[in-house]
Amino acid sequence: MDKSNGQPKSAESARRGPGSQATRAKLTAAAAELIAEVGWGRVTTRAVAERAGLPHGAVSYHFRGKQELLIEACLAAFSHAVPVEAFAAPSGLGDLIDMIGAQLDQELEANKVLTRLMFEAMREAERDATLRERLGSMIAAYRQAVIAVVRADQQRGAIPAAVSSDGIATLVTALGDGLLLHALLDPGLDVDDALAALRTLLGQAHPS
Amino acid sequence: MDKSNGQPKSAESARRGPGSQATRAKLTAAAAELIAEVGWGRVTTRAVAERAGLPHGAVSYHFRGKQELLIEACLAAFSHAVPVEAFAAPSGLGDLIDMIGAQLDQELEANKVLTRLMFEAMREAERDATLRERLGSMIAAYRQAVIAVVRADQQRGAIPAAVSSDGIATLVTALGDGLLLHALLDPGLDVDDALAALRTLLGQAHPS
Amino acid sequence: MDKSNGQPKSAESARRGPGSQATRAKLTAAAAELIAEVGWGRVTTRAVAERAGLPHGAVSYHFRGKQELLIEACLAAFSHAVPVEAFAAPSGLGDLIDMIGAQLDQELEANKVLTRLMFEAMREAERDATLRERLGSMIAAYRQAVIAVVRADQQRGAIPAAVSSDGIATLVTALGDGLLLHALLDPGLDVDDALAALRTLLGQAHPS
Amino acid sequence: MDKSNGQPKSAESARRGPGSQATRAKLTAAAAELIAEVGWGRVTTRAVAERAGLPHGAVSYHFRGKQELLIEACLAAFSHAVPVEAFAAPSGLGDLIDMIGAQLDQELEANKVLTRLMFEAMREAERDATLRERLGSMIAAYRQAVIAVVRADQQRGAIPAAVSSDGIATLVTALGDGLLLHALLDPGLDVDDALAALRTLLGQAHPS
DNA sequence: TATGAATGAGTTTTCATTCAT
DNA sequence: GATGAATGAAAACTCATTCAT
Repeated sequence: MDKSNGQPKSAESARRGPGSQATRAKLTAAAAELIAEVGWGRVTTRAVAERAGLPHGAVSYHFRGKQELLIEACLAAFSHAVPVEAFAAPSGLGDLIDMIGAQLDQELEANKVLTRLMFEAMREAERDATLRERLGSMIAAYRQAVIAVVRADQQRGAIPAAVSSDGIATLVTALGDGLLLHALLDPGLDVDDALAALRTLLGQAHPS
Repeated sequence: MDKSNGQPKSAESARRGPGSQATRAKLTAAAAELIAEVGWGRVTTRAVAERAGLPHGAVSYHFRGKQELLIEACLAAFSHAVPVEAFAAPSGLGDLIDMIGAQLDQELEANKVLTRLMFEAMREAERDATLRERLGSMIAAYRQAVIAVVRADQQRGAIPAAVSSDGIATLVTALGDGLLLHALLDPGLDVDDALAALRTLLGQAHPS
Repeated sequence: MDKSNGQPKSAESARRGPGSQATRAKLTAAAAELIAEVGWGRVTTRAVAERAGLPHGAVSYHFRGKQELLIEACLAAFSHAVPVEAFAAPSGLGDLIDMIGAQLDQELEANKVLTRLMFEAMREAERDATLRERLGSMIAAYRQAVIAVVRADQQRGAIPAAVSSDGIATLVTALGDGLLLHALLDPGLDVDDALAALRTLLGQAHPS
Repeated sequence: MDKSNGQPKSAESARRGPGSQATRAKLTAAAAELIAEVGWGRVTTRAVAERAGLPHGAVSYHFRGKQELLIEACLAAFSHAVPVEAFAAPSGLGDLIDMIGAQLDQELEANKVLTRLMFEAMREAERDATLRERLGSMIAAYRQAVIAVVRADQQRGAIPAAVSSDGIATLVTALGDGLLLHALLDPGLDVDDALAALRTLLGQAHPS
């Protein structure tokens, strides 16, 4: 119903109070970690409460049910991790590709968690309309930002203007997630090589 | 306690009499459908047996457990759907991209099932070492085939030789799965546009 | 996968609220009865819950699993039935032998239950390390008490001092369980006759 | 019904043929091992067949059911291991006690198996009338033999005549099994010490 | 005669949710 | 407001026995 923004509670499950927000945040943070670790379907409400250091009853008290908790957990994690401003800024597609490369840096534990979380959320979104809608608009916003970047580059002549800007945006966006996926399955995958090839194809290659 | 529950399925899964093979095939086929429909974690052995038109006990009789059944189901489905000859043949990267486009054609129900199945399998492979290994070698074989195609095209001058063939192969492979993913989440996504852009880039790029 | 199934029972079994303790006690009491009646391996969690007048889920909620429930049931039954004071008191080996005789009195239903329970526990202890350890220390404590009694009797001259006190203690302890075993199998066995013979051998015979 | 002797099959389950006896023997031998290893209730027909190197169907083909197989397995094992002649011979109670000591020698794997098997059989006999009867007569025969030995020793003056011969026989028989039991649970138990004490008591006791 | 695939009843375990305190 | 004990539905798994071949 009125699932308007960030961490709102649906009408009935809304529990307001001084520590309420903090408790919810602890629970969603714990839930996000667990989704990444064990997978959506293997998260239990009890494990979430335990990791959050809260009593088990807190879960049902603050959320309508497990599914709501997990969805909120994903969205909260994404909105923390991918501040919209980041998208506004990149000065060119080259920067964006660098960002993708940085995100794929498996050395950073935080990246791995977020990557897995996104993956789980996408999979679940196929079957949960609420999540699909919410996640879909996040992705659409992202692609719009990419399209803008591509067009700016095309006007600057940095990218061949003859290619569809929407096509490139879709390509880059999908490629990012595809590489993410393959890198998770095969940690030895040479992601940088693929990104370098992409830069070259786009005419972004730095003449060495 | 010994995990072998006394049922046949000796060492790993085992080859048994002819009737047995048919029963196993019915079960894996039913399981593959269900994984695609409801998601790995929500498949129940009972539902699989029911769809296969077999008694519930058949599952445990023929497989060591649910996980083995689902893994076998995925791998069997993939090996049926992606006959090795397909990889041997493509006459060029252009053909391969066409194949990806065809695979993503959401109109075909069979494609949708296989696509979702692949997604589920990749997701599960992150947490199941057996599946990861088995799926990993399938993907590696696929990428090797792509690399060969890319090199052939480069020798023919159809693709700029200056770009890393491995990089392009990784890029194309990952892009395929990335588009698959995004197309599942947003059925309205213009996949062809992205593939067209890729073709153009591959044909246009001028190594400086 | 983690064996802790998300239910309370933190570390080993845990102390919980007052209501919880009462529920656990009902379950262990019911389980002890059933072990004695049908044998360790034929006790089902469902039957335990039913006899305790509790829902089936209560078992898994309060115990990590069936084995833990049965072990706790045995140990609880023994510690109720064999209050430590009893060991502290016997004024001589004669008293102890009388106690064994009383314990073997098959007329008393309570004795029969406890006797069978002990038998089942010993049998299971051979294969369950946890139970073996716990039961082992109970038995060891018992034998220590018997040794003390034997030594006191030897100092009083009631028992020949030339015989190893440890040997007599082992003999008496083992004999108790051996008679128990044989009496269960053959209710007509003349246990008192054997105990009388033992008393005579020990020089404890009451001049009739 | 007509369970007359050694390895007979009950009327219906009797399967006669050249290799039939050999097959039955393989199955009972395998079953006896497994009972000793995992306990009566945890033996599965399939495990028995596997260990015997026979097809699973052989079990139901040669025996009326699992229970019959296990009972036959016990009785066959005992009659092989405890040839009646052994009882006929001992020249005195001292010899018998030596035999008990030898049986308790945990170093011998065969002893351990037989000991555990006897223990399991006794436990099961409490609840299975057929086994109780068959095992009971074996034990009774054993005690009769012991009584004879005791009386002979008493006539020779080797044992005080004032003590009930039946009592001593019961005592020695039960003690043997009790020590067996305790030794299984606590392999460090000094059995010889106890047997030495018994010997001393039997030689020392002064009938008043 | 012998086999092993098939069956299905029965068991343990998991866990989200409810609700009394 | 908070808590955590309680519940029961649902799931996976076990395995003796049956029976077609």
